[in-house]
Amino acid sequence: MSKHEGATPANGSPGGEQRLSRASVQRFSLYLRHLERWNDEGLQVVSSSQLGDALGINDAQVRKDLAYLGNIGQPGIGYHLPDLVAALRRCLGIDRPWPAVLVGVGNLARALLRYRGFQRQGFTFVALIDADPKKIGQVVDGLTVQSPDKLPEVLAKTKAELAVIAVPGDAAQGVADLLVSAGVRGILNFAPTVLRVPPAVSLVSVDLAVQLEQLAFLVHLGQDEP
Amino acid sequence: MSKHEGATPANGSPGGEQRLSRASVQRFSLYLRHLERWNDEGLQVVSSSQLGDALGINDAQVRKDLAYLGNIGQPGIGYHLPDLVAALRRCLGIDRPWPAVLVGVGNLARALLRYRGFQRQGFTFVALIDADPKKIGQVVDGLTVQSPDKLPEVLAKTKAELAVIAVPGDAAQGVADLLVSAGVRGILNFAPTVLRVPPAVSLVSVDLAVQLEQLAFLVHLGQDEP
DNA sequence: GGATGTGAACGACTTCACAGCG
DNA sequence: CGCTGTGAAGTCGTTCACATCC
Repeated sequence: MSKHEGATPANGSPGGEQRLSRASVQRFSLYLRHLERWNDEGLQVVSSSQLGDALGINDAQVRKDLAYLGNIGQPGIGYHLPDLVAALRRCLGIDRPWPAVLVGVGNLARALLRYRGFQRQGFTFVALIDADPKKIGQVVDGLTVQSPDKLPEVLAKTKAELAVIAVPGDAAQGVADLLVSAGVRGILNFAPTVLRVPPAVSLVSVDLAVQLEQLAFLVHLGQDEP
Repeated sequence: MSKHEGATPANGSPGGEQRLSRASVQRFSLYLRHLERWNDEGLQVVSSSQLGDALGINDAQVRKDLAYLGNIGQPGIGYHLPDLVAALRRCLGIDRPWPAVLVGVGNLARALLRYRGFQRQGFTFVALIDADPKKIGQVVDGLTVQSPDKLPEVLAKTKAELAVIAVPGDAAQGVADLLVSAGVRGILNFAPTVLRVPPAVSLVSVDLAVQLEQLAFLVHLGQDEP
């Protein structure tokens, strides 16, 4: 998968000085989504084992993760759901809006634009960029596609700190370089390429081909097994 | 997440009997993609450090990974590219075709259907499934959308062992159950839900919301740091 | 010299097990 | 009693360092 880390791991909470691993952060997202649903359903309290069972995660792991948020759980009772949700959102940094630009207006981009899960967590696409002259000027989901030249001014104007790259593999590094020099802070890359960005810029990659091959490998392995 | 283990490492060499970790398999895919490009460009030999540098991976790691393929490298020289590519494909199980069905015909599905990287590695979508009556009967990329009821016969007829789930979160577990009872062997899940499948079925999940939140977290962290 | 393969050290993540509190 | 928080143990994965071979 992708690596990359720029900044120093800061820490918010009082008392315990632990490290948030990448894996914990991913679990935080899973916790949050599930908890928000339970919260909407009116549930007030939840225990580490309930949450763990629902997600297929060991309960001690859940407690270790949540302990990072401060002493938020009550022994003998569990965790107060609304507090927990709020603490998770704050910790993940999604207690505020995250405007983002989307580079590469193909089918994947359309899928992302219409994916409700993003808006719900505060992510909004505020600009569309594509190098194809035939696409520039088109309006998709209320946004006008603009040329990559415009990136610096678009980022300045919209205050977007995040970008999503959804272009073909051979164009991706060029786009990334452009984004970096325009001052982007984080990139979510869907192109099938290993990107190089300076350490101050965060990078998360989702490589579809890799995931599908991983699956093929697992099935391939299990082939002759009882 | 899903597990799976079982088959013995088909390995002729005496001595070293290692296990292929999930992480190694993912790197295998990255290696393969890069090596195929170099191979097409006519390169004959490659070293672990060249490959590692290109991908941002430690060279010892590369050697450890490749050692799993048998004693394929030549000390003082490097790895013979065509052999290496062939060995990787065989090991990953993509030295043969992988027909797959795609459930949920939205924008994401269209993006996947048109993604060239899949075909190149032997993955082909042989059927489209969607529960929406308005979509059933439509033809997308040469395939007619069919009802989920048809899954058992579709899997039987097409010999597809893999399925891709690209439906909304609340429908995903139902689809997975259907696929499992229709005899699927592996599922690639894009729905924002933690799926439960029996251990004989392999599962790989790509959770877009989680990845974007991971990115937000990294940027959020780095915010006030030099 | 240059590059592989690999034990051993290291580090990261997960699970266990239990003290302590409501 | 049930449930949290956490040291300790265990497991897994990565990096180092070096013997070995071309």
